[in-house]
Amino acid sequence: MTRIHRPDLVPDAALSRADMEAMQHEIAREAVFEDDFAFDLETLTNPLAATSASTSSGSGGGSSNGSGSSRHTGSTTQPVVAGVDQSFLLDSEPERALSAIVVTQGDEVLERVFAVTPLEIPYVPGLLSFREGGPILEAVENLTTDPDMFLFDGSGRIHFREAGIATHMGVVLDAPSVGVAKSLLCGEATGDLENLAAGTRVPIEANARVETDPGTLLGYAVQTKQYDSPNRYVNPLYVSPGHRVGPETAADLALALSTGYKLPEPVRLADSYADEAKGELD
DNA sequence: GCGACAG
DNA sequence: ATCTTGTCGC
Repeated sequence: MTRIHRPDLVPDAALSRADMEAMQHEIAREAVFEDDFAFDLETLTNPLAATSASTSSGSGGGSSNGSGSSRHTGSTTQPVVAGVDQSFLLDSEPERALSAIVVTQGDEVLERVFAVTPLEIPYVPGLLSFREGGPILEAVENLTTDPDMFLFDGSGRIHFREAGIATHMGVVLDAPSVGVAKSLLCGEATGDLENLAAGTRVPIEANARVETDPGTLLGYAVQTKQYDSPNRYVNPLYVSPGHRVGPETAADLALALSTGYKLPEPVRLADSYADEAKGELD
C-alpha cells in the first residue's frame, strides 16, 4: 500500500537550498488550505472544543464536505488519526532519526509503527521537511491502517513559504494534515498570548518574514491546556493547516483531540513512543 | 552588519 | 531535537 501521490515532491536531502525552496513554492501552490475531507468533525466531542464547526466565520469553508444539513445521531464513525513525532540518535555515525507514528480512533490505539533512518543533512530553519520528511515517509510505509488524517509536530502553513513539514507531507501523501508546533517559526499573533484560557485561540497572521500577503491567516495559537492557579501558566501551541484542512478546523481538531495534556493525544502518544522505541534499540 | 530561526 | 538534577505546584 503505497501512499505517495506525488513522487516528484518527496523531500530530497541532496537538493540545493535553492531547489528546496523552489519545491516548497510548488508545494504551497498544490496545498489546499481549506476543509476537504470526508470524515465527520462532530464525532470528536471534547468539552474543551467549545467553538465547534458552528464557528463558520463568513468566507472560506470548503463545500466539498458532504451534506452540511444532515445531522448524525451519534452512530457515525470517528476519524482514524495518525500522530507523528521523532526522536534522535545523535551519537551514532551518521546521526539517525526514529520516526514514530501512533494511529488512534477515539480512545483506541489502532497501531504503532516506527522506522530508523540515517539523517543526511543538518537542521536548517525553514527546511525541516528535507531533513525529517524522508524518515517520516519510511515510517508511513510501515502502516497497516489508512488514517483519515495526520498530525505532525511542526508547522504547516506557518512557514516562510507556506510549506512547513505538515504541508509537505500532506501534499506528498494527498492526505488531510495539521501542523502542531510548540514554538512560532514566523508570522505574528494578533493578540496577547500570555495566560490564555483553555479552549482559546489567537490568530497568527503573515508578517514581513512570510512570502505571502501580510495579514494572511496562517493558523492559530491554541491553548489546549491551562492551569487554574495564578503562579504558573502553559504556553499555547501553534496550530496550522497542513493540507486539505482550514485554519479554524485545524484549531478545532487540536482542541478536540486534547485530553488534559498540552499536546493532542495522537502526537503525545507518538512523542512518548518515539522515546520508548529508541530505548529498546540494539 | 544585526536579528530571527519548527525540530 | 538532545544532554540532565533539582524543584515548584497541585
